[in-house]
Amino acid sequence: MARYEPKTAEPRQQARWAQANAFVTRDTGRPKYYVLEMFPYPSGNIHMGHARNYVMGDVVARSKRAQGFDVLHPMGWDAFGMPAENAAMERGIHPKGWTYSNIATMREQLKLLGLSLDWSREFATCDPEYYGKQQAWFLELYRRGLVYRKDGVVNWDPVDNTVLANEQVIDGRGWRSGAVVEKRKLNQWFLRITDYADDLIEGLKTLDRWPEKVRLMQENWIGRSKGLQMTWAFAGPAPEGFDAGVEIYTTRPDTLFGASFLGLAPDHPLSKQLAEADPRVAEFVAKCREGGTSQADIEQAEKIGWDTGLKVRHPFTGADVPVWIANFILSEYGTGAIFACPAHDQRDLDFARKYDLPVIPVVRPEGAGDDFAVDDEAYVGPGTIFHSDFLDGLDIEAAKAEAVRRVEAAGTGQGATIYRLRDWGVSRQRYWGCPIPIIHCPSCGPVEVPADQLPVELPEDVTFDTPGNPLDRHPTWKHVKCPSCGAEATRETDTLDTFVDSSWYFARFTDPKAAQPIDKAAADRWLPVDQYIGGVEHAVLHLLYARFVTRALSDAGLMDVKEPFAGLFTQGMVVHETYRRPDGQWVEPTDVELSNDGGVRSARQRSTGETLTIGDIEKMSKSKKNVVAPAEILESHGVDAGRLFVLSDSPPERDVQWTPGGVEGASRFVQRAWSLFDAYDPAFAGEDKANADLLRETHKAVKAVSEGVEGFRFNSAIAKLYAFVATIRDNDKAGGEARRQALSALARLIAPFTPHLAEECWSRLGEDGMVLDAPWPVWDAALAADDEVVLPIQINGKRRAEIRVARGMEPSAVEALVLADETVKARLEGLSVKKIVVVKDRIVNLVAG
RNA sequence: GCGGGCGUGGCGAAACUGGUAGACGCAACGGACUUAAAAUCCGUCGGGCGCAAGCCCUUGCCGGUUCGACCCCGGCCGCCCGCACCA
Repeated sequence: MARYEPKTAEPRQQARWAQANAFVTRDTGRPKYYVLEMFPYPSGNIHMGHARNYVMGDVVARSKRAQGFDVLHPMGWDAFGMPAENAAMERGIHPKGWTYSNIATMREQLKLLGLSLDWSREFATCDPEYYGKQQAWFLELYRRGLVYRKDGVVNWDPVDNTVLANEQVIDGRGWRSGAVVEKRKLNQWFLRITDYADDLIEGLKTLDRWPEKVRLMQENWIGRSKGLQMTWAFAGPAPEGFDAGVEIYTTRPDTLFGASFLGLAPDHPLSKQLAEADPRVAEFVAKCREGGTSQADIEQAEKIGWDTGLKVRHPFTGADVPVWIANFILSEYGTGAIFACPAHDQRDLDFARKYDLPVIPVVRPEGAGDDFAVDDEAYVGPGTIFHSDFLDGLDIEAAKAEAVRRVEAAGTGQGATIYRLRDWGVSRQRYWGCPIPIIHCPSCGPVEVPADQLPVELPEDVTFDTPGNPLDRHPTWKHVKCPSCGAEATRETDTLDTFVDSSWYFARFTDPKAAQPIDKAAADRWLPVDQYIGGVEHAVLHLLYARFVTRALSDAGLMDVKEPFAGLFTQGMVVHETYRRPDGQWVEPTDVELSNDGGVRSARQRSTGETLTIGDIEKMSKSKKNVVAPAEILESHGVDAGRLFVLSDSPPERDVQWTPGGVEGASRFVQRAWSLFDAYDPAFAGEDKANADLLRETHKAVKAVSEGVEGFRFNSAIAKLYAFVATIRDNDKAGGEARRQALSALARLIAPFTPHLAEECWSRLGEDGMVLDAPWPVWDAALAADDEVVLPIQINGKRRAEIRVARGMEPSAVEALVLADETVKARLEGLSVKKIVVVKDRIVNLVAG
């Protein structure tokens, strides 16, 4: 009996696949299936989280291929971004060289995993060929009015004189300089994603193969709310420029009669104007800007306000209402001004109590009388409107409608829908990104780079020894003639947010060499992606941007699909125990061994007798040193065991804990499975009964594994495979056709998980081609069912006996048998049966008393 | 605060639509093989009582619906994730 040797078998099969060009996409007119895993950032190494992600995709790709689909399963690189610039700054390496060298390393690492990827379609987003096409469609959207310029706020590091990304701001300070970061306004490019806000919400309803959680997160992120936008006129002279009054937004027009004050955000234009005129107001507004922006700070921040002394007139009662500036009002949401109804809004109530402003209840809960009052807790529940003139007696929804109707009739406002979602600021003051293909001309303004001059390529002779954008200080790159008038002009030196790069790559994969950004025929053939797989951390930004860009490009005629990803699966992480020395230093798993007292110790520090503390189980990370590299596993147990383990121990959406024992278990399975094939003797005919049993077990296994794979329950599917292997092994009286069928099915069922092993097994069976191209086994429901079933017999809900009957036996017949059963009779001694429940082929329950 | 998810052996977990709770794996323990170890194979493995047949308890807690509840409903407790002064 020969041991299975992954070290020789795996390279052998990979060479075979390579030789046959086995993974080049077939387009033969059969139904298509597009499987895509979120492409990686080329950080330098493939880690276990990548591996799990791609193995899941590979299981889908291989099983769909076996089921007869034309499968598209490409891979590429999300290659622009800051780490490359950081490497340039820290180590003097050019971002381009660093990135492409990482890609080369990671490509080789990925290839070792035996993934069925079509490498002929590979590209990196930093290839000029790719980003040039991106520039082309960017200009198309520009012409369509979906791209525009306005002032946007950036994080500015005053010491390094540079713009910082949000992740470079730590506790309000620049990560490199440590200087307190300022907010600065810069003229920047935006994509009009808000044009699609409604459509992006509506589209979520069609995504029935997305996790509910992700759909909710997107819906909340877009944050649509319906309400009333209206203007409150000043009582008395209006401040200059505010003759019409102050415009507010509310979702609670039903509570207008409970208005107690009008609130302005500190950044509201009127607040600013007042601050310019009065230093005390300026001081107050400045005070509002103080304090951290962390969650804890916001939670604890006390509400503070400033009475402007101004009064506005209540739209219904005509009463004077004071205008306050308040720190809890957001300038970016709605109109930056509100009317406050303290009785029915907790924030307003806190504020009103502090500044002794009126609290007027106008919604009465059921059962409460006209004396209903609130103390320190605002009433936000359902009820009936009171103290509200013409709204009295209405419920909340009716009152909202009526209030809006009245305001609209008076001409001072209208019903309005607003969104939390802002337009997408895509300008980055960085080098390593896609250049924005615009030329600024002093007389013509922003001018498109003509199509024949695309791509606008990044210059390579740049330096990173000073902070700021190298494109901006490059001696020649930005100086060009205006394409429109020929005058001296300058290029835009901002580059695009890398989320733009990843918002359409799935479409480019359908024909990565196309002259157009997207080949319409190819996109029509392959899109949408049938199964997209990646981390939940992209639930909002990447997935929302991709949905938006897909709509925009489809509206521009580049393709014809609304939703890019028909199915989405968000997989869990690979986690590992952490280990620390007494001095707090982290210790790598490879350096950890069991000590004599049952604890763990560092192998390298064995002599000191020092014990390690086992810490939390956390995501594998360099900082905690709890990393196991995929390469280590290939070396020790082989790819297949590793592939099997990352899917076997937990449901795919949940985190899986990497343990050495777990991989060994997977490795043992590989050996056990192989030994069945290795010992296969076609000449052994077997015994009839055993053959029939094995045949039935085969159909059962095919059914269970197929359903597990289809339903993304890979852990359950693998458990069934383990059980099936045990069944075949234990059933040593079975041979002949039954055994051949069992092994044939087994080889095909394990193929998506352990493809190298499966090929070896397939060959051992004497099959000619590759298991890769063998059809997925089918099961026969009749053959998969047992002839006899064991029915548990419950008496008063407790299991007391069991009975073996023919499958499908009618309840009346079962009933007779049960009542005749000796055990049951003994049990029923002295009791009378009141009711008998028989569920066919399932269970019997006797109710007796 | 709002929204979502989860709670099952020593551990990771399974249980299709309400029908034998704990499949499969890990760890542990016992045994076989071996001079020995590793590897492999066989067996035990939720808790309690019992010589045994068997009985009782057990899916975070309390209650409900049902012939029957890990599953459905109500209420609590705990953990995780997302958003968050969004009017």
